[in-house]
Amino acid sequence: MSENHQLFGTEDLRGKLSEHGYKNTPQRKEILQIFVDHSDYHHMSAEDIYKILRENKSEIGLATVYRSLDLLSELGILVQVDFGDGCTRYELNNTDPKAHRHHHLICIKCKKVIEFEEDLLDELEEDIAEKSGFQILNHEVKFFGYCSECRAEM
Amino acid sequence: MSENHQLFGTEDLRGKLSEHGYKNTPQRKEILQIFVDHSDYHHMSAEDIYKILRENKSEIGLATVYRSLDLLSELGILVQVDFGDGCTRYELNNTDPKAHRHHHLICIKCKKVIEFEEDLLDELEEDIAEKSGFQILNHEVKFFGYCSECRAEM
DNA sequence: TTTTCTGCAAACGATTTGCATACAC
DNA sequence: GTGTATGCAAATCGTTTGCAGAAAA
Repeated sequence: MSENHQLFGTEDLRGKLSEHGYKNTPQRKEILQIFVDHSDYHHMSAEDIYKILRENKSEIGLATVYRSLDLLSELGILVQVDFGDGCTRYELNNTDPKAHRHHHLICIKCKKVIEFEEDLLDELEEDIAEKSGFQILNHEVKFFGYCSECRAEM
Repeated sequence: MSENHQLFGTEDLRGKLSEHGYKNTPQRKEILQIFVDHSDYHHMSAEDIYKILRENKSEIGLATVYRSLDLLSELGILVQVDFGDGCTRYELNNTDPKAHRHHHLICIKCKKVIEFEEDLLDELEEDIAEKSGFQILNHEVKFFGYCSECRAEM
């Protein structure tokens, strides 16, 4: 349970928040906790989170969900993922360099999204960081094309 | 004018359209032409296109712009780019393997987007195509982090 | 002629915002 | 206490859709 994630804990959150002058509210704690508890789910949308909160009998409003997701992303605790399906999704930013990075093949015909894993970009990241002064926390790679089914129909 | 782009021409468009059972309409031609004429602009949104059409005294409606951009993307003539700023952008899919691929550094604090160029992924693409049966037409790489200015303020 | 396409306006859905209240510090 | 955060509802904005007329094939 504990060896494969240094997932974000309550204390880490408190620290990051106060470090940036934000308040440590129960809503922010609870929303982050959902990502920790559902770390198998990959990329949840604001509505997904809101639905889970409802199931948990939580009173957190949808606007707060949006505001918290924004904030947690800005702090680098979550990362945004976008499949072009019209809603932003979020996932825990696993900062472990050994962690799987999963990326996406997106079919431009049927819009199917296929996940795959790779770890090729670390070297490139270092290079960019050095040249641009950019501190990279995460990367996202998408390949666009036709999936095998759509190719068969062409 | 002609040596550095095998940009899409009227005949190419006609061919791709009829090949897929779509009609060759002046609206589609005109919208594609805007991308050819503004190939320096990189990633234009539906509204950008609509604005240019208006300046050109064209009567094409916004809904048609959206429908055409969708179609041209599905045909692999355009590709979608998404910066997480709430609107989808499009650009010509330069199929020349020697062409610059430009990718993006996105600051999670100030949302600034910085372009950079690289050509590293061709090998990876071949590998994926082989294993998955996916025909890759384009790829998109985004790095998320803090830009040098935001880092300075932290 | 037949089917697809267009333009318009209305509908939609994700996200944001204003504001009064509640809460973290 | 003081300023930030929350919850609600209304507003916003990009995008999609229904439909009747127009135009490709």
